Order: sequence, then structure tokens, then C-alpha cells
Amino acid sequence: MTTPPSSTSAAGTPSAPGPDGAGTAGGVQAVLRALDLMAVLTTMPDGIGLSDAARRAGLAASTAHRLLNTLANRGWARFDSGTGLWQVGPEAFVTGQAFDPARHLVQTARPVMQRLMERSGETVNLAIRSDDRMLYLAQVECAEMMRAFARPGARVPMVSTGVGKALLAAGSLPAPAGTEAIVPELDRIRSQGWALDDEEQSVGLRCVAAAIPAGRAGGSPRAAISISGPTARISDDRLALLGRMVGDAAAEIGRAL
Amino acid sequence: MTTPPSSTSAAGTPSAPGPDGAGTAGGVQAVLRALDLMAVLTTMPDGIGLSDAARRAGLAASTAHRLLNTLANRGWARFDSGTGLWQVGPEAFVTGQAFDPARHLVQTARPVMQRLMERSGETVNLAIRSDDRMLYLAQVECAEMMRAFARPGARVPMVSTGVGKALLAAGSLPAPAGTEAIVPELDRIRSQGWALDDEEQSVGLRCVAAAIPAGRAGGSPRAAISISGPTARISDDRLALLGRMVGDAAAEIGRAL
DNA sequence: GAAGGCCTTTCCATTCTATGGAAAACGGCG
DNA sequence: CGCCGTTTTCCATAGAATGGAAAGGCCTTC
Repeated sequence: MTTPPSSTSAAGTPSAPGPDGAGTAGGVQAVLRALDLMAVLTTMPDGIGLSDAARRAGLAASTAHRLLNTLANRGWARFDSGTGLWQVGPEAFVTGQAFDPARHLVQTARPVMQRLMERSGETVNLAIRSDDRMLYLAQVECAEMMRAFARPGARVPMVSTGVGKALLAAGSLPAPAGTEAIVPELDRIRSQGWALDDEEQSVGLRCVAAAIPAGRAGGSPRAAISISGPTARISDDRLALLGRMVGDAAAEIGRAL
Repeated sequence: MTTPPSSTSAAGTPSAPGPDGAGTAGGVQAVLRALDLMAVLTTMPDGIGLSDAARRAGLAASTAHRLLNTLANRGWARFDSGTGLWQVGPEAFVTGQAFDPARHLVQTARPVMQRLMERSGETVNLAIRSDDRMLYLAQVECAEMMRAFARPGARVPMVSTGVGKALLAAGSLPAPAGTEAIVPELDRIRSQGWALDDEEQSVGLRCVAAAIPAGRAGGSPRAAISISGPTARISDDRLALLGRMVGDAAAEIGRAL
């Protein structure tokens, strides 16, 4: 998250600026509560009942009801009359597609990812850094799918994933907590050109990743791609080959940006 | 949009329920305004300045500033300090991915769409009905791309697109305004199994589309796929062949659901 | 270098809006 | 049929959102 222009306090300063002890505490209350409800809906994509949602968001049922209806009026939430549950609405999808990296990066990267998937035979993922975690933007699944682990929209820690370590090795700042512990590994990644996640993020799953060089202006990379698959197929003797393929693909995407 | 449980008024009733003449008018004001700002950001994916956004949303600059900062605190908007512009933030993408059809339908359809693209050599699109328009969910671009016309997240009228007409022919209700005019064409679509958009939506662009049969429970189809490309390549003598391919693919997706 | 204009950001008194408890409708289950 | 959990409506109160004004930046123009 880019730092907003200024605002009273960036994220978590509890001290109040006003005369009384309350202050604005992060923004407009009603909006924050509505967004919290959206976050709840996000965690329950199949839908959630009103009172359950209210409980999770820490709101009175009547308040949650009013806010959800407000969200529904703009299409951000929808009430499934079949199940009686609230869900994320179509407007959220529409707006989500306007997220800049989802437009440009994915558009550019997908063809290359597709070819990489075909050559390697494994699922290919694209992720960017978002705060201190990696946010998956897109995925090209291989035929013999093992069920995807990292769906687009999912977020994972940097230090335990290939894409995250690849970015850290490329100098992504600020370094998140826990980076110190893997400094030697980052050195190795830098010299060999690709990163390995050896079942650290998900048991039985290995990832080989490389950072995508920043486009025109330069600067440190913001995105990375990875090949992921069961350890049985991402075997030790294929690592070097796969690493080279991922690195090449990442470089190609960087050039295309 | 599924009709919300009840709410005072569905969409546009201006009459007030309360004693005074104002009423709640669609929900919580601050939330509606914040969502309107998100809609503005959505139309300007490259970013927009504060005062410009305020003007478009019909808000005072100070109000827009406060609301945008509130949205930014939850990651729904972000301020790009490089350009000094406001954009859609990563949380919107995350939540957008939780939109149910984007999860299930796209996941299921993409492999079939990919194969259809390879066989036909043309770009393949997936869309669902959203209110009275078609909402594009995903796209598999062909190599010789002509630049995509209908990016995911875009919405188009039903009566002037292949996907829309395919759905209408399959009995999607309620029929949007303008349906009467194409009833004969819908009959033809029903009998031949595929719909044609002959440069109606975009000059020089033809689409061949078919509705995806509703899954388990049955009911009328909610989604459709199409092949789209320049009229030069989607030539008259290929229509029947492409139509068959699209229909087969749609049926295959329907079975897989 | 100074002046002017435009945009962003902060501040605060006022007003109007959001809030949540209570009660009423609803729906399912025993 | 009666009970209980949930959803929905209603309303007086409290408190939050509002927007005008002013201050602070920044870039362009003269």
C-alpha cells in the first residue's frame, strides 16, 4: 500500500488529534464498517448469513443489515434469495479488474506464462508484492492439475514462498520481518537466478520462481512468476532446468513491459 | 443483481418512507458516496486527481479527500505518490476474485476456452448476465491478437452481442428492452445452436457465441462463451464450423459444472 | 524572482445522519 | 401449534459526517 498523502495517522496510531479522546480513528466510521463487511464476504465466497456477518464484523444486526443493503444497492454485495446468504456482488469484480497491475501485468504476462506452462508442464503463477505479502494475480494451470493452491486474490508470506524470496533477493524493500533468517539463501538466489520454495508454503508442493525485472524506469522488481507442482515432479534433477526456464520467462515479461 | 431481502425501495423510488421528505434514499450516505468514488476510480484505472474525482462524484473536495483516505486505509483505493493520482487498490482485486462466478465458472471454463482458442485460432470470451447487460469474466486471447475489445470487467448490451443474444435465445429472463426487435433472430439462434454478432457491438468485429447450459439444477443458462475476431477471419464460410465448435465447447463446460 | 492559480490538506462548528435497542414479521423445527 | 433464531422495520438519541474556510504546496507565468 502506497502511503496515502498524509491523513492524521498512517495505520495504527491510537492517539487522537482532536480535543476529545476519540478522534477520527482511521476514517469515516460507516465506510470502514461497510468495508469490513466486504472483507467478511470475501472470506466466505459461498455466502454468509446476516447475523453471522454482523457477528464477525462486530456490528449490531440492524447496522449490518443497513450497510449490506447499501452495498447491495451499488452491486458490491448481493443477497442470494435462493440460499438466503450474502455474497460479494458483481461490482466488486468489475472494480477489481481496474486494479492497475491486474490490467497491465497480467495482460502482458499471460502469453509468456502460457508458453512456460506448456514447456514445463507445470502450473505457472504470477504474483506482486502487496504490503509485506505476495498477492497472486493470475495462474495458468497445467493439464495434470493437482488443484491450485494459490488462487488469484490469495496472499501468502514472502519469506516462505518462491515468488516472495525471488523478490526479496532482487532487493524489494522494505524487508519484511523474518528476512534476516534467510539472507544466505537470498544470496544464493541472486547468484543462481531463481528461488526455490521447498514445501515451505504447502506440504508436498515445490515452487521455482524468478523476479520480473522492473520495466522502463527501472527500480526494484515488483512482481515474480513461479512454476509450482508436486515435489515428485519438481525433482532435484529438474530444478536447474526449470529455474532457467522461469528466469528466461521472467526476463521476457520484463522486456515486454 | 438479485433483489435484496426487501429494503425500503429497490432501486429508484424517490418517495420517502419516513415522516419528513428526505428518507434514507438507498442506504447509508457516507457509504454510497464512498462507493461512488470507487466507481469513479474504476472508470479511470490509470488514476485520477482528488479534485477531479470529487467533481465527478459530486462531492466537496474535503469530503472526497476524507472518503478516499478511508478507502485507502483498507486498501480499496491507493494514492500513487509518483503521479499524485488515486487508483483502485489491491483489496478491490482480492474481493473481486471472491465474486462467485469468477471463482467457479472461470475455473471450470478456462481449460475448455483455451482448447477452443487453439482449435479456432481466435480469441475466446466468457460472459455472464448482470442485470440487463453482459459482464465479461474471462478471455483467452489468440496469438494474432487484434487487441482485446471486451476485457474482463467490461459490460455490454445483450441485444447487440453474441453472448447476450445467445442467452436471450436460451430464455434468459427478464428480457431487456429492445428484445422484441430481435425475436426472429432469436428463433434462428435457437434452431441453429449459435448466435452471431455481425459488427453490431464493434465495427469490424464478429462474434460467434453459444449459451452454457445451466449446471446441475437446470434452469435457464446464465453464462455464454464466444469466439471473436475480425470479420476478415470470421468469414461467412467459416461461420457454421465455428458455430459448431462454440456450441460443443459450451456444452462441454455445462457438463463440467 | 515574484505573483498567480490550482490542487491538496487540515480544521472545526453545525447539522444531519448513522446508530442500535426494541419490537414486529418471518420461517423452520420439534 | 408454539418456540426460537433470524431478518427486517422503526425511531429517539448521540454522535458522526459534512463542507466552508483557510493554510500549505507546487508548478507555471510574467
